[in-house]
Amino acid sequence: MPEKTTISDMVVSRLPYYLQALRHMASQGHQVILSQELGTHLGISAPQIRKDLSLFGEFGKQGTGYDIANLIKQLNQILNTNCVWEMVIVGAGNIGRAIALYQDFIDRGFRIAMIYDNDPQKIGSRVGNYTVQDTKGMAAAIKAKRINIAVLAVPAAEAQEVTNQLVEAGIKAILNYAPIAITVSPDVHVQHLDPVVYLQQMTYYLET
Amino acid sequence: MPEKTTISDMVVSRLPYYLQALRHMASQGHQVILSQELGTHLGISAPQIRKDLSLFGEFGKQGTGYDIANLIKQLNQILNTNCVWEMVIVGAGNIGRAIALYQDFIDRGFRIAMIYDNDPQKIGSRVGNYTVQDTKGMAAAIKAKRINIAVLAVPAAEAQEVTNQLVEAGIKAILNYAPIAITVSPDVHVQHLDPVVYLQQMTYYLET
DNA sequence: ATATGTGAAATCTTTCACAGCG
DNA sequence: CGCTGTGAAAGATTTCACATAT
Repeated sequence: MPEKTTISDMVVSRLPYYLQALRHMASQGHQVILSQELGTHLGISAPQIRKDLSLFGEFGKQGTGYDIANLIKQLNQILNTNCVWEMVIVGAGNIGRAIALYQDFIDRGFRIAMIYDNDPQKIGSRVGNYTVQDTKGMAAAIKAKRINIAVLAVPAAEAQEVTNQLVEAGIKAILNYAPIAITVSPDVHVQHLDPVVYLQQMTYYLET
Repeated sequence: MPEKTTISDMVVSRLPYYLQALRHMASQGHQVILSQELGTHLGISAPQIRKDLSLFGEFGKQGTGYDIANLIKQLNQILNTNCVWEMVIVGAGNIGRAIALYQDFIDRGFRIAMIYDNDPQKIGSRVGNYTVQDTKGMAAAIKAKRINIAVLAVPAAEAQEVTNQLVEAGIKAILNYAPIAITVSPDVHVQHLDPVVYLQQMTYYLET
């Protein structure tokens, strides 16, 4: 019996990994999984996984394990990914285009609605099925379509300025590929995915 | 006076962000920064930053703050990024190519040495200044050049198999863009950068 | 006067161990 | 019997408050 208690970020950050692993297991034809197996696969302890899941409900069968299909359904509900979220990409450079062409969004609850750039050379060019739009019309389109999520793939120098426009237009979540911190109001969520940051986290541990 | 104590992952994971912010400040012409300012810029508390830095030495001047140029030097030394790390990219699809063309590596201590794929259609094609190489020769080249870092940008189905080859060839750090968990020996570091995982961490908090 | 460096306290997170259930 | 669900204990991280240095 879960209480409507507040869930920590630490727990929330693990749930997408559980979902990813479960989808993988399901695609391999498995029906049931133990917290132990899931933990080994993800490098997370079994009690940790049981505790995380138990915060949201009793999804397992004692003596048996977890039904994979059911757990996937539950996790999608918890993470609000049992719908399709529309996203805009800002920046049609290498990273923006690569993300626009990424095939793995739609199965997992996300869809690119539009891609924007402010470079006249790029505006009007095709990226897969999309035509790059002028940033000028971006705020209006985001408001009209009530889009909540943006992928920021612009140069560092423009990142804050574009972020301000996005937030003003009603964006509530930003996946930030620009190599710079951006400042937003407290009700907007940001995930910073600068590859160099993650490389540097690893080089600390490497022998020179 | 710092002791040669063991530093937690949590601390290490913040250092690259400090470095990024400091480089930004430096590029704006600032000479000195306070823990308070740095914290506000990054969304981290000032005592947290002071404590993190003090684990490695006394880099600040009391009453004054931190000399930015010196702190950048110190952090590069701590993170082992005062040299240039060579990397290989595996997978010349959209993501692999975007990373190969990413301009922000070299200034921050990283360089793409080679890019590989196993698709005969892609092998030999050009990506910026690089020619896509056949994966067959990959292990030998990594060993010969003593490369430590790999960027994994292959489909999920091939990720583990390629990872095994990389680890066998001596790779010690992997930036994993494949949407699947990979298993490695304990002396190999992995950072998983599946965009959907980070999107799902945010949708949890969004109103449907 | 002002901002760092740092033990001690508070908070948060994970692990443990076993009760409880299929 | 085996594995989940979960309070209690252990461990880790962050915050606080102030001594300390310039």
